[in-house]
Amino acid sequence: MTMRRAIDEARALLDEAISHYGLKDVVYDVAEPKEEQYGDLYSNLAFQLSKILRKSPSMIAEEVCRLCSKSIAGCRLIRSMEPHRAGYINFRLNIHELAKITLEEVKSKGRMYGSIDVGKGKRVMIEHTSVNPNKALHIGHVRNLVLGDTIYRILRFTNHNAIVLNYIDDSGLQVADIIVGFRFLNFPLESSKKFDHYCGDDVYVKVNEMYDHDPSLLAKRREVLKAMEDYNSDIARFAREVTVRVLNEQLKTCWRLNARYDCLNFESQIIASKLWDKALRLMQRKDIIKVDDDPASKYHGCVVVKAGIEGEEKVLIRSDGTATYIAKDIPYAMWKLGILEDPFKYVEYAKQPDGSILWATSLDGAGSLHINGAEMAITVIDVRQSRLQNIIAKILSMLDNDSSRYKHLAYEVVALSANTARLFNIEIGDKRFAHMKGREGIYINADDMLDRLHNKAYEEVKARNPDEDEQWLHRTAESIAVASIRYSMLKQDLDKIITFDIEDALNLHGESGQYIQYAYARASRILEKASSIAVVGEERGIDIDSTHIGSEEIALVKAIARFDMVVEDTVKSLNPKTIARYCYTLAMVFNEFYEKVPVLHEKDEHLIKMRLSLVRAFITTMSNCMSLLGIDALERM
RNA sequence: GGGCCCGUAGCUCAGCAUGGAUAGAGUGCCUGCCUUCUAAGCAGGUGGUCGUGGGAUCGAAGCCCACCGGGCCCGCCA
Repeated sequence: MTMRRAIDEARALLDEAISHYGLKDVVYDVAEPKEEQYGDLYSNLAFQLSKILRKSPSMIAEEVCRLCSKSIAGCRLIRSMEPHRAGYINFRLNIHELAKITLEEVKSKGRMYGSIDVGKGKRVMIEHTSVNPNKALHIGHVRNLVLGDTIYRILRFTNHNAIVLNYIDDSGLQVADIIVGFRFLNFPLESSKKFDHYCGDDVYVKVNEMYDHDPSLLAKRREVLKAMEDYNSDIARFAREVTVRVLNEQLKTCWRLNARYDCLNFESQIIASKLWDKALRLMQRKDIIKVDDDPASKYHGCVVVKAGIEGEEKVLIRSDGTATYIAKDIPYAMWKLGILEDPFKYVEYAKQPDGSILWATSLDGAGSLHINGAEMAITVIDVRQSRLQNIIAKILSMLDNDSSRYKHLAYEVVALSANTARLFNIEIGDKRFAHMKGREGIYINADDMLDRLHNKAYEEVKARNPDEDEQWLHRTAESIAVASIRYSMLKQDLDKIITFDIEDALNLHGESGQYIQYAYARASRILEKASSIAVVGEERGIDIDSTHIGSEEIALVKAIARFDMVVEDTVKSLNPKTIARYCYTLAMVFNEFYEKVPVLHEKDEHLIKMRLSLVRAFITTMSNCMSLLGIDALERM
């Protein structure tokens, strides 16, 4: 918050200069420069004004600085400003003041340091994970989960009433595939493997192989799919049993990854609840859909979304009366935004590791709880679904004239690096990556990757902490594994494919989740030892004004001071990369401080106190930031 | 055929929204630094015609256009 205050002061000064020119509403930027030699803040105002005033930026910069020179005295954080001949206006801050108010603010806000009220309590639904319940999560699903869960954490931190949904497509084709395996191809229901792995790695892959050799099996699949539509049929019951077993195993993986949910939405229940009929009637009334009655049309006899949405027609109901995939998503989206009345009852499905209750939709039950009806709905699905998501968003915007309430958070897929692809015997020539393929068994399961990371981390932790007990070692190794995979999924931009390389992923050095954890652990150890060597517990009455503050300390203060601006950027752009990279930078700045600046080995007690309180501020900021990323803060590792 | 996205160091990527000060990380390779708060670290070196060509601009990695290379989407599948 404090860097923001400094920027506000700079802007106030510059605005004053702008009004001297008789101008207003000039768009310009005040930010931290990348190099220290250019001061603590800089502005590009002179460049912006040069277009209007038809003078050179450097002349304007000089003038602006002259115009502001008197007002600087009234500033708390701005100490000086000077023009640079390149045309920039550079500011120097009163570092002691910045340090003082930053440390004070972190201390007083504690766990809420960095939080800003963007949401004003607004209810937002965020759907993520939504893995078909016929297989285990692979690393592609992990990207979805981690993005969604991190967005959730950031929304919650910025005062949104955020609700997390996990959509369970328990009546789709992929589920039908494994039911075919169990019912018609004699796959046993028990296996020594984790059930989701067994269904995905063995049953699903092999059934799909068998389709290739015996196409008549496809008729069995249609039969199963049809039977599953009748909620009370024997096949439907059996399918629910199997999918719930898979789901329960998937949820273990999700919880392992530090995710949590508020509600499971079962597709079979959306269908059975007749929500679709209501959605259909509503769209009819609003003239969004029509029956294609043109015998010459390829969609003759279907209910389609009218042309004009994304420039193409889209079938919602086939000529045989069955609903298409997208048709199931529409009533669900309406439910999210409260456009339709809530037909569901909710039952407690599970108690989650964080202590919260996971609810599930139900068709019967007594509860009066209603989960639907948010001001905004965010759906996390990969970019391949963009076209369909756009159609849904368009339909919804036609219903309530607000096109911004339904957001698709699109992200690119996770693919295998050339080296990793070779482990699956895939030859990719000179390509750089290979796509994963569920039906062919070409993917890396999330649990397997976590186990590998866990084992690697376990060795490292044990080497450093040989006297710790097994339980602690494993708990720590698990936290490191999760941090590692979460950070690797977050650091990349949403529109870039993640080229996943197992070897790289197992490298515990460099820009990574464990680097972040390591910085935190180092800081924690300083505080731990500080309390035992009887220097000080509390640093009261530190006179920062008369204390020397070196460049590493300044860098750390500044990094801490801009946390809330990063939080704001992240929540506005819905791009978790921003906060992830900040967290890494904060860790890096601390590591530099740690290497060069002694805390407990310092002679001057005054400096020890000041540095200890800086370390405390770092710990608080880092802990808040890591919590947004779903990365555990470890006091030792 | 139509639409969306990507192309920056050997490799994996920031920077691009809102153009401006010598283009940054990590990794790899090479060098240093642990009787001192955890070396999962730090410091230094190596390494780049920012895909290509044009345009607007005082100024382009960034904006506009074209092209090249790669990926994805466009089904009465999900």
